[in-house]
Amino acid sequence: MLTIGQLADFAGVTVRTVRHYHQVGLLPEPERDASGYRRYGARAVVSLIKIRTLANAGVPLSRIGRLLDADPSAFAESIDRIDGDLRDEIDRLEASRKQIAQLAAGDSLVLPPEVLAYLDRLRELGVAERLVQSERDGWILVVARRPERIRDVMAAKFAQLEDPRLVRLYRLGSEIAEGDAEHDDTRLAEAADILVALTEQAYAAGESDTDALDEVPYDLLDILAVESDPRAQRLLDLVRKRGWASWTRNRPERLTVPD
Amino acid sequence: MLTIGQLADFAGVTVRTVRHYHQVGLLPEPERDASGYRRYGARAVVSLIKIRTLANAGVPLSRIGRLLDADPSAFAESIDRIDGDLRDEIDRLEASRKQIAQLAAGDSLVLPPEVLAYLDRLRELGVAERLVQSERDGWILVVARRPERIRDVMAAKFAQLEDPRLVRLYRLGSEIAEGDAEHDDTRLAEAADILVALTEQAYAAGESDTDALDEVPYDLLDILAVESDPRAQRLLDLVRKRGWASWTRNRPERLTVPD
DNA sequence: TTGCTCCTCACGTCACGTGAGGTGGC
DNA sequence: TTGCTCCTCACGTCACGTGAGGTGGC
Repeated sequence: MLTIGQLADFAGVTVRTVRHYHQVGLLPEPERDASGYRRYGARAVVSLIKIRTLANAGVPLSRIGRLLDADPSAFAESIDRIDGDLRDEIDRLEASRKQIAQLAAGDSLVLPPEVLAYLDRLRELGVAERLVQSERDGWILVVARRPERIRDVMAAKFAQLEDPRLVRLYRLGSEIAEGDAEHDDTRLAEAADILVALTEQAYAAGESDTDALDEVPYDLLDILAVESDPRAQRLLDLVRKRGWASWTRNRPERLTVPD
Repeated sequence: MLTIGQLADFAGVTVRTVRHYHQVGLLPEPERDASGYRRYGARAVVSLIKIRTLANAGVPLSRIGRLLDADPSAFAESIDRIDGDLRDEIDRLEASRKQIAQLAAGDSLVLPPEVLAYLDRLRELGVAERLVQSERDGWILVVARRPERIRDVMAAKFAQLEDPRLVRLYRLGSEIAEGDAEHDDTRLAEAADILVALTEQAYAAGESDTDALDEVPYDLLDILAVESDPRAQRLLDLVRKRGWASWTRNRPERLTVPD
């Protein structure tokens, strides 16, 4: 006959675990000896090993109880499901390994490849890293809101980069973000001109792809606004003077009474 | 800006999980809007994804907190350890799959191959299944107590099976266990003769391999005793009449005053 | 006699789940 | 107006871990 400690050692569990299985009725309480110690026979060893085999496979104790007194066919069926769950869990952990490797490599994890490619393209065009990071933050919010639209939106964005005026706008933004404040005025004026030109063109073409993004700010101007840069307000003022209201709305809106 | 539900959806977690991370200080509380609702920006999305990536890898939340503001080299080191733990866990689950497959196949799980081979040999010799199961229970206890001695002990046991008297003893045991009670008397008498002969031989040779098994009952007689068969007592009486005391002790013991 | 094992409560832990009761947005 | 989302407590869950205080075996 075995003591509770010997039984536990044999199954590779703690004494507390064996007592817990008694408490929840998974393992029947054995006879006690003269000192009140539990004494276990071969049956308990077999039962405990079975319980641990299933518990190690991730089966909840409540289900193990029902499993142990199921008929053979139901038992075999359950084992099949448990094995399937184990395979799934292994796949999940393999995927997790790839994820943390990406985390270690400093990859985004958050953004789909289309957006990452767009950000890399901006870097190639010489856009300042600070501006790229702000753009990234904007796209994270867009992806969070409309993950299903992101491929179409990015395709349109790549196409827009063919327009040299947009590239110039990004460069101006970079210079404003990085450069000394001395030339801000001329740069802001030129940026405002480009913004108005692009907006008017989009307005005229009746473009509505901004619909997909509703309240999410994702434009250059908004990026500066997100950064709460005071120069964003000055740029906004310049644009308003040219007859346009805001870029944080769904669509560009022409002011009826320019001030 | 995102609501807590949108943030949670994006990371594939529940709203409660996000609130929990606020509670434990893993994710900073964001600003509230006019209605007291939490409003999240891009930073929160990035943080939450990082947290979930690590949590999915099995890292405890308390450790994730420290990890997120560790320096890059310490971070990389931790990632290496986490990946190692993931590999170990995958190996463990693969082993678990094999274990439950054995469970489904009805394999023992408890006994080493040497003992299983011995039990199969008994079946070949025509020993009754009930007796084999009792023998199995006895060996489970032996393995639980002295796993390191089991190979030597089984080798000795296989050698003993070469003695036709022992085989005859097992067969007699089978007949007693299975047969009608009519012939019990002659069978018990023959079994007692064989037991005494084997015991005397072992005693004369000074064999002490029973030392290894101390209090564990593992002999044929004990198996019947374990089954609490009243015929075991009658067999014991017969053996005592022939001058031997008990088999549940460490060694056979010659009675000084046979009654 | 000392140390190790055993005993029974009973509270603690980890990462949330789950109502309870109430308010705000579309 | 209805339903969905949001809010804050606060207790529940799962599988034990961890003392607290005491007794038995070698």
